[in-house]
Amino acid sequence: MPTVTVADGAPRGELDGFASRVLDVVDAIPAGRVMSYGDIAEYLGEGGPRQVGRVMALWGGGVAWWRVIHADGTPAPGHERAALARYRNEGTPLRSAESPVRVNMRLARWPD
DNA sequence: GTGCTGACACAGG
DNA sequence: ACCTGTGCCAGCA
Repeated sequence: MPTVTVADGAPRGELDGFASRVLDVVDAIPAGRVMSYGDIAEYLGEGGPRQVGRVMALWGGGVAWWRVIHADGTPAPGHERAALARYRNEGTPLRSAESPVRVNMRLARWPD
């Protein structure tokens, strides 16, 4: 069988290697710190910000999704409220607690 | 194969 | 702060 193609679909309940690695990294982010989608892709040395975003959209529910945000510090679309609650809870440095909620990337970005 | 879409990033306006 | 266009990488009709 030429060209593998990961047996069409593939999603089922299992995550492919990339997704698994993305979730691993997210799991390693300490409380009160964050990483941007692009940071994770770069840290992994594979895929891109959009791929990381897709992984989070599909399987991010099982990890600390609120620690993965946009490069400008704004949290994932549709989850700003929940994210803000988490930030207050774990002391994540904020630049703005009002909408648009923004994490202070200079202080919260991880690793560093 | 072709084209649209998306939890992105970045530069402009 | 918001919107637009361009670049980027995959998934899906």
